[in-house]
Amino acid sequence: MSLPKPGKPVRGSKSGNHLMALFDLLGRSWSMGIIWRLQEGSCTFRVLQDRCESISPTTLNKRLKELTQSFLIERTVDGYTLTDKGREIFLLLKPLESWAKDWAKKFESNE
Amino acid sequence: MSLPKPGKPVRGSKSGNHLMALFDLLGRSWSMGIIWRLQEGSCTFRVLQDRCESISPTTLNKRLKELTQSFLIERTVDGYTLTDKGREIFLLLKPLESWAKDWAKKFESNE
DNA sequence: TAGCTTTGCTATACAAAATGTAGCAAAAAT
DNA sequence: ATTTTTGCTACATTTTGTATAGCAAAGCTA
Repeated sequence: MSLPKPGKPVRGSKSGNHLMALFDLLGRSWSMGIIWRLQEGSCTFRVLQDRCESISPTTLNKRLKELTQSFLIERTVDGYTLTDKGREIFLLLKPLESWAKDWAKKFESNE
Repeated sequence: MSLPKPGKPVRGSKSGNHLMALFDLLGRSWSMGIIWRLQEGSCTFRVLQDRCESISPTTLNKRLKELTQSFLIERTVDGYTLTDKGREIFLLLKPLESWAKDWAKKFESNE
C-alpha cells in the first residue's frame, strides 16, 4: 500500500488529500480502538484480540496489515507495537477521551 | 438513539465506555469528513453532498441523522450546522491535518 | 521426542453497511 | 403555472465486517 486505498482515490479525498486518507484509514472499524489498546503496551495477536473483546480475527488481521503498511504499528518478535507515528496519533486522539466523558452527559440529561 | 448503537454494546466497548462509543460513531464512513466539511460553514444537504464529492445520498442521510442524534450537528432553516459540541470535536480533530501532511512523507521517501 | 496446548492466523459462509442510480414529493425560482 | 432545485427514499449491487471452524507452526510438558 502506498497510501490507504491506492489507485482509486480514497473515500472523500481528491488525490493528495492526506487528511482524508487518514480519515479513511481511521474510519474503518476498530482502527482507533486498536491504536488505543496497543498504547496499553505491545502485545501478541491473541492478547490484542482479547483487549478488543469482540473483534473478529479476520478484521483484526486486516486492520493490523493496513496499520502496519501505514507505518502506525509494526511487528516485532513478540507481537505488535505502536511506531513513533502510531504513538503520535494516539496522543492526538487522547483528548477525545475526556471530551467523550463530557459528551455522555448529553445523553443522560436534558441539557 | 441514546448513545450510538444503543441496546447491544457499541463495537469495542463495554457498557459505559463513551470513548469507544465515540470511536464507533466517528469510525463510520464519512463521519469525520462530514464534520470537517461542515466546519467550512453551514449548508444544505445538496451543498454538503457536493463538498463531500463522492458520498452517496443514502449514506449522507444516515450519517446526518446519527450525528444529529449525537448532538454534533443540527438542522436549521437553511440546512445543517455544527453544534457547539460539533465544533469542539472539530477542534480536537484539527491537529490531525498537519500530522497527516507529515505522515504522507512516509509514503514517498524511504525514511 | 511424542504428544498437548497455544498462537497466529486463513477459509468459508453469512450479515450488515455503503454505493450508485432512479425517481418522487415539496419548496423555490421563473 | 411550469420548470428547477432540493431533500430525500427505494432498490439492487458491492464492499466490509462477523462468526465459527480449523490448520500449521511454535512452545511447553512428560
